[in-house]
Amino acid sequence: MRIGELARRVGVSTRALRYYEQRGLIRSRRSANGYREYDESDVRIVTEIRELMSVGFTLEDARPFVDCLRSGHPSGGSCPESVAVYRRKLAEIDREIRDLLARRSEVAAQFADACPGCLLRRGES
Amino acid sequence: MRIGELARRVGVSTRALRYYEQRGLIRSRRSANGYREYDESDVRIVTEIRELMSVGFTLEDARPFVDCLRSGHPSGGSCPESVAVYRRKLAEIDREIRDLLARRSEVAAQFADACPGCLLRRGES
DNA sequence: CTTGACCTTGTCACCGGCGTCAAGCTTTAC
DNA sequence: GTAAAGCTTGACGCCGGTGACAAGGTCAAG
Repeated sequence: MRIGELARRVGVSTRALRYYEQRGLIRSRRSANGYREYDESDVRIVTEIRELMSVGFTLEDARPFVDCLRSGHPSGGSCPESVAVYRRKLAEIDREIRDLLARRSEVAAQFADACPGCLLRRGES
Repeated sequence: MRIGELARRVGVSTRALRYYEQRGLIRSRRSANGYREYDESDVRIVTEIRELMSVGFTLEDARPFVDCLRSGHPSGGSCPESVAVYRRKLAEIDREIRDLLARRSEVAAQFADACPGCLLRRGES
């Protein structure tokens, strides 16, 4: 299939697909006229990329998953490199949550300091 | 005082101060040679900006606080506009925390799905 | 007079993931 | 035959908050 069909099937722009190719995440054969040609395995790969991105992974994060799929694994997340990324992302998210909680209380403290009573009226902690 | 001294006193780069001026957050008189001139009130304003930024406010978020200080209030956070920003930021942070928690469980679920047993060994929830 | 510290404006670069246009080719449908 | 749709590469723009550099003007000390 050509780029437009792949884009439609996965629900992504052709621009994004060309970008993924430029970053080396997907590949394409070229037909005689220069058009990119894809097959079913590319649908799988791009779907995996989008799933990962939908939960906050970057394209680089997705790379090991793509490699894992290409090497024949039925799941992109079962290779050691992918597992390492999973663990790293979980740790990252945990850190971000901790940072946000800390920031929240700092903001609430500044708020309470600058405007005593403002928070209480809303029942904030 | 000139820009270098203000920068040193608040602990911010001169580049940042010029940027704040360009964005209309601080102002400066110019001495005969074209140098920017500041006074104590500017120290207060820039300090307020940095405090807000340190807890994740953008420059635009800081604008009402600066206006509040300029209008003579002893605290930048006591004006209605500032209070609105505080509330908005708290709501924003709360939303981000919720999103992160949701993402965390999605990642954990994908992980568990792709690599059964990987998470359990770490005692993750 | 010169050095060096300080000031000026202006510009490019960064990071991620594209959107969007430009200018031109191919293919398909009528 | 032609218009529309689809494809190609290339390049700029965005967002925020600077860092870093260029190419100069200014001022005090030696």
